[in-house]
Amino acid sequence: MSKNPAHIKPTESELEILQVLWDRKKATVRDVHEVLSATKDAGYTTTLKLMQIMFEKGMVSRDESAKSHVYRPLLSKAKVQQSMLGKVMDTFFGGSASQLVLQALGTHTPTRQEIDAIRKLLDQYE
Amino acid sequence: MSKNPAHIKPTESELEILQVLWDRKKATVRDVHEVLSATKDAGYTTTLKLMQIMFEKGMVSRDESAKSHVYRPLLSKAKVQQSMLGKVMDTFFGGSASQLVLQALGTHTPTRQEIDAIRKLLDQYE
DNA sequence: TGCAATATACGATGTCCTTCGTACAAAATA
DNA sequence: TATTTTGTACGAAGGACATCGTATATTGCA
Repeated sequence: MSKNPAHIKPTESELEILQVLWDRKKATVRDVHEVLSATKDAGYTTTLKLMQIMFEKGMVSRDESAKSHVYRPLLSKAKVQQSMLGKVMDTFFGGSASQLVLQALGTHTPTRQEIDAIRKLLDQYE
Repeated sequence: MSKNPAHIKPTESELEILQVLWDRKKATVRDVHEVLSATKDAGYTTTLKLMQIMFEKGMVSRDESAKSHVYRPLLSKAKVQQSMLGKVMDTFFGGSASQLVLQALGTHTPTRQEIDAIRKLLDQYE
């Protein structure tokens, strides 16, 4: 019961780190830090500490065989995606997916291809 | 420029209170507290304090003419909705609305009517 | 009028998150 | 080999949040 998607709630910083791990499958603290440095301005030990905490929380795994530990995500991107989207959906759209979809499409015009993709999906539901 | 939707980020508790204010247009602390009590378990002064802070932050207005102050939301639900959805979209779907839509529809089957509504919207984009 | 109920104000506390400094171990290199 | 670089561990500080207790003012009513 502890891994219920509804309860997954990485913090802002944890999310940034997870994004890197999801992209690369695995990464050292330095790897992650270098990526984050491009956008963000934080010290190396900050990233280190955050990843250590994430390890304690069980959000990532860690291979300690080499001097530089290698981290891997234990939360799938899909699960977190679903969880976050579900939260927004419940909080703001009364749990209605279509309400959310309408708002999303309303403020962000889809391309021709995207329209087709969505249509195709809708067809499956008939 | 300070009201840029991208920067609107009410906390969890503030969001709960805003929901009530959006529903009722206006409400006293007691009103809000009674609604929240149904789901949540917090003291009256907690709700009071939160609403006072929201007032200081400029998220709500306050009519102090009566003993019980009457609060009104200063953030529109639509704006916050848009902001939150945009954030999830950027963070998890690379800013692509259709990716988000596909995921939303994928995990939550829409009804016949909802499908029609979405189709109608898509038609407008052609 | 005097008391109970109902309000607001506000300080204090505990937790979580982020950040950093420092200590120390290991590896690379001059 | 001695020094520099690179890494982990960890404690501490600061800020944001949520929570509550208590002080104080106001209202309504017995």
